[in-house]
Amino acid sequence: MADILTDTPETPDLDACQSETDRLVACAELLFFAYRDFTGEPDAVLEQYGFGRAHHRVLHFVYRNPGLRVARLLDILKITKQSLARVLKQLIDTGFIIQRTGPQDRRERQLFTTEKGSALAETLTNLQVKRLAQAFADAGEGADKATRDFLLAMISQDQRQDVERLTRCRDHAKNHASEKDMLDNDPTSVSTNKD
Amino acid sequence: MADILTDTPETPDLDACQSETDRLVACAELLFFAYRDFTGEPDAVLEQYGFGRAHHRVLHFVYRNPGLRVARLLDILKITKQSLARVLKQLIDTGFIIQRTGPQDRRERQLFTTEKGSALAETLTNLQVKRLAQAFADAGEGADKATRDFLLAMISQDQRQDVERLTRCRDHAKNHASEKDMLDNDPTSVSTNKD
DNA sequence: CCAAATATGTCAACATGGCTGACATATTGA
DNA sequence: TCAATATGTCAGCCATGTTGACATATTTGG
Repeated sequence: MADILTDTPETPDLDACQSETDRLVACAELLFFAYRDFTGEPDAVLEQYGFGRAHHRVLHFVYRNPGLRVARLLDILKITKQSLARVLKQLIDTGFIIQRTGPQDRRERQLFTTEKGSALAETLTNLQVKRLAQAFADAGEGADKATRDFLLAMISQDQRQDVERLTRCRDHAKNHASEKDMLDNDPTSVSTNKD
Repeated sequence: MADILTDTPETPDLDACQSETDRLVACAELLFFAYRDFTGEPDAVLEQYGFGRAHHRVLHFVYRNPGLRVARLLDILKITKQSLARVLKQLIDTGFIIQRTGPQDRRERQLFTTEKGSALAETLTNLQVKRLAQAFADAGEGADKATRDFLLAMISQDQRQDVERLTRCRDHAKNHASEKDMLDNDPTSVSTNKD
């Protein structure tokens, strides 16, 4: 093992008991624990709505990207149509997300969060943003920039650009479907659901 | 929303198009994508053995903490006994992990990776360590320290110390059950399985 | 020494959220 | 008008989390 990164002879004082590889293994473990706690609080809230983490992802990306199409959502989440359909249907049936026929191409379904959906999305995001802000504060000066660079670099090369585009400069604020929008484009005319 | 962290008026040039909250939301998303790719390569290898990510976790922590007891493993993974039993049994039945009766307390089962188990654990760890090393290289000077601090800070306060103890200064190297060990303490005398 | 506590194993049953493959519908565009 | 496209839907499988109950071996304390 340890042949990808031979232990540096000049092991620094900090973490003197660990080799370079050991530090990276520790990082892998930290990532596991950190991610678990990162998702823990939202999961607890979602449970009260009968939702799971999959619902969170859908709700989040729709909220942050109003008008998102189903095909794009599949591409972002990299799950199958069936996996998405299950949770998306629940979010639509319970009034957290609405869909409208695409104004140009009527085959398309544009997804939007309702007021209720936006509120939940923000509640969940707040939990994670607070935790991130606190963690960066604890980690000290410059940790946020370094961490963002690190996280981006952890993403497979062929998707980095796509993710970067997705995560930057979006029209995120207060974008839930309003009453007047619903008049313009009745979502019931689109739905194939009978209930 | 955005009331937890009001947007700083002095938004720096870097990422000038994003508010502070937006940058944190971007971090949340990056964490999702990064974690997915972080687990992607090991998952693909595990599939060839008929294993999943749950097996990886068990194998990993047993490999890195030879002699680990079941109760401790439950505490680390924070899953139920049944969830662990399912994957652990498979790992034992297929010869990746063995268990021995505790030398002091014979109720205990100490877990060890076999040579085969150690090899797989290292293969999987190598994939993740390589990715981490490359990401830190890409992210530039000091990213590793900052990221480790960040990840630790992301872990819930009440578990941080425990995790820190777990991830530092372990007797990790080449610790698989050897032939002579098996003579000292026959694992078959412990098993309640008939097959 | 026996009884309670402990460590582990095991069972049935259930939920979530991945997956496949097939097929239906509406709509667009050549 | 017909092929391609975007979406919806169905049946069923798998992995991995959950609960609660119960069995067994072993240790330990009164």
